[in-house]
Amino acid sequence: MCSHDEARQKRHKKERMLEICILTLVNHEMMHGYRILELLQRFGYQPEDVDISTVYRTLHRLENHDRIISTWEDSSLGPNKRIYAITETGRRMLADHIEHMKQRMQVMKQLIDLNEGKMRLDLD
Amino acid sequence: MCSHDEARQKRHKKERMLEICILTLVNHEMMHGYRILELLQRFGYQPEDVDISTVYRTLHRLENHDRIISTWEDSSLGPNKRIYAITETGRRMLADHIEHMKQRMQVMKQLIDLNEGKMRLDLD
DNA sequence: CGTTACTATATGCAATATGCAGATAGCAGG
DNA sequence: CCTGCTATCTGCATATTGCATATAGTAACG
Repeated sequence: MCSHDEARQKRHKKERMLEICILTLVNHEMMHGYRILELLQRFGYQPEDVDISTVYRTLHRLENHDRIISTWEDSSLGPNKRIYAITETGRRMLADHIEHMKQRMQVMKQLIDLNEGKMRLDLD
Repeated sequence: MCSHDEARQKRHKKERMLEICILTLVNHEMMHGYRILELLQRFGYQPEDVDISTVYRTLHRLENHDRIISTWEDSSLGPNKRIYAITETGRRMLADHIEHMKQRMQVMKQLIDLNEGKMRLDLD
């Protein structure tokens, strides 16, 4: 538990774009995995970029960490759906991710400028 | 080989911030792994964020894919150093990464704006 | 009724990535 | 001799991911 969560803290720092996109969607409104997969295209995830299994497993992981919760929705047409909603913890995590993403963008801008010669790198 | 490289292509799309930082540094001037580790702090990587083994293994991977090449430098004081230099392939890869990073920044900006209420998400 | 297709969720397996710990080794200072 | 810093590398356990596959409901076609 403890070491598990500590590890999570570290990894939290490393990108986690898919989690951020999923949390953003679920924060906007409750929805199920298959719909999330479709909507991920809004964030540049083409079907060949993410496997559906990755989406489902990310959802399970987020639920295990209480970032989201699910309920089953009986469907009269087609199979039933597991509907996800964001939790208070999830909202906080999302906010953290967004803050961290801003810092990452600073670094990315720095890297772009360096590589385009708009900035110098002095090593001392 | 083939499936290996195809897989690489996919993963290429997924962040690879550490590779970009390392290639940027090695593109600037030849240097060894331990120095790279220190200089990574310029890109926000604090010592607790990256393990030295990850740096060395990333360097090995990059060399296996001909993005960089290494030579041993005899050191009169302290242990010898493996000095890395970027290759033409590596420079092209770096340029690709930078281009892709620009696109990712667009998405990140979109996510930030969405989460700060500066933008709406209409799902249809 | 059998087949195909689309929606929807889930798992097994293999490959890859990563942190942690430790091995090896040179050099310097006490 | 021991400690500490520099420098590179490997073993192990765990995490993540893509691919393939299983399961299952509905609908359309012949």
